[in-house]
Amino acid sequence: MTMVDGERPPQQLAQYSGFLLNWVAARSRLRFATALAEIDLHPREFAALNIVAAKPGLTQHELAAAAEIDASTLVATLDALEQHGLAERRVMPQDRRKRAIHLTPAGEAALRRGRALAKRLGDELFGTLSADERRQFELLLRKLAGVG
Amino acid sequence: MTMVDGERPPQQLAQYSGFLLNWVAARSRLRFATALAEIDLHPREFAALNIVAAKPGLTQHELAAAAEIDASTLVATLDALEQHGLAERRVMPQDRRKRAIHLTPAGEAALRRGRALAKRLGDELFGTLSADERRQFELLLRKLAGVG
DNA sequence: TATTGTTATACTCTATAACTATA
DNA sequence: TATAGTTATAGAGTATAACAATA
Repeated sequence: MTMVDGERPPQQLAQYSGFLLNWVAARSRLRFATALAEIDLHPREFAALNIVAAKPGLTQHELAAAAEIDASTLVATLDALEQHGLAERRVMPQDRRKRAIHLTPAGEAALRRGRALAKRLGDELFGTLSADERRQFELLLRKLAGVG
Repeated sequence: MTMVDGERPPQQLAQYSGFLLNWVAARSRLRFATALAEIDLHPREFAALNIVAAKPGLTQHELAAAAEIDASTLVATLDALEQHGLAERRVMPQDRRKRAIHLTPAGEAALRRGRALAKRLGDELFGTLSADERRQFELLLRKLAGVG
């Protein structure tokens, strides 16, 4: 039994908005991870692909900071991406301690597949809301996150 | 560096509503856990207190099911609650394998403190929203969770 | 000396399976 | 045999600290 297997949140805890927020988030995270696994991608790898695509040539420290994870945590993620031929570490000639991270064409294709999946899962997540309600929810979510 | 230390979510990932949902949820969870720790309570303990208060005398299996956690996971939570004098296991005479879980007066007091904290943290979480927006967000959250 | 990336390690969380005591 | 609770254990996830290479 996993914590997010339930179809409905525990009744006595659902009164807490913070709990409900975490319950809905955990369920959506699990579903997304499950869907990503079908295309051999881990959520961390998908996150890294997104950031590297936006800023090719980042160093590992810069990538870790952009992803808000520890640099040591990033190592295994990049190992996996390289093993699957989705990204490359390139030693920088001007400072041979640093490695610039780039996507391969296969990495860009994987990113596109992941994005299509994210769109599909987003539609599923918000399936019970009207288009208006979804826009409203996403707007408020951005306010809560201090974004845009 | 923790995953949720950032003041703002990673820019390249904030476009995904699912990511944003998880980011906001993780931040609120961390803050709540930190606040609860100041009154010597763990989020799992607070969850158990809530359910037992609503349904005194539940068996451990029933409590685990109500909390949507595994029965084995519950053991340590109840151990901690008992050690702090907040809850009791009472062997049931009609079936000595079962233990009925009850709160102590101290447990009810701890629950009240936790609830006050949850209210305060909820107000902080939604501090950037108007009262109307907060109601709207909570309504949509319940729709997403399939509640009420 | 300081920094980059890496490795080793430890800690938290939680599930699975084996165990015990009762039924 | 089956069930309630417990214990042992294993896996995922992620941070901290020590390390090697380079500056």
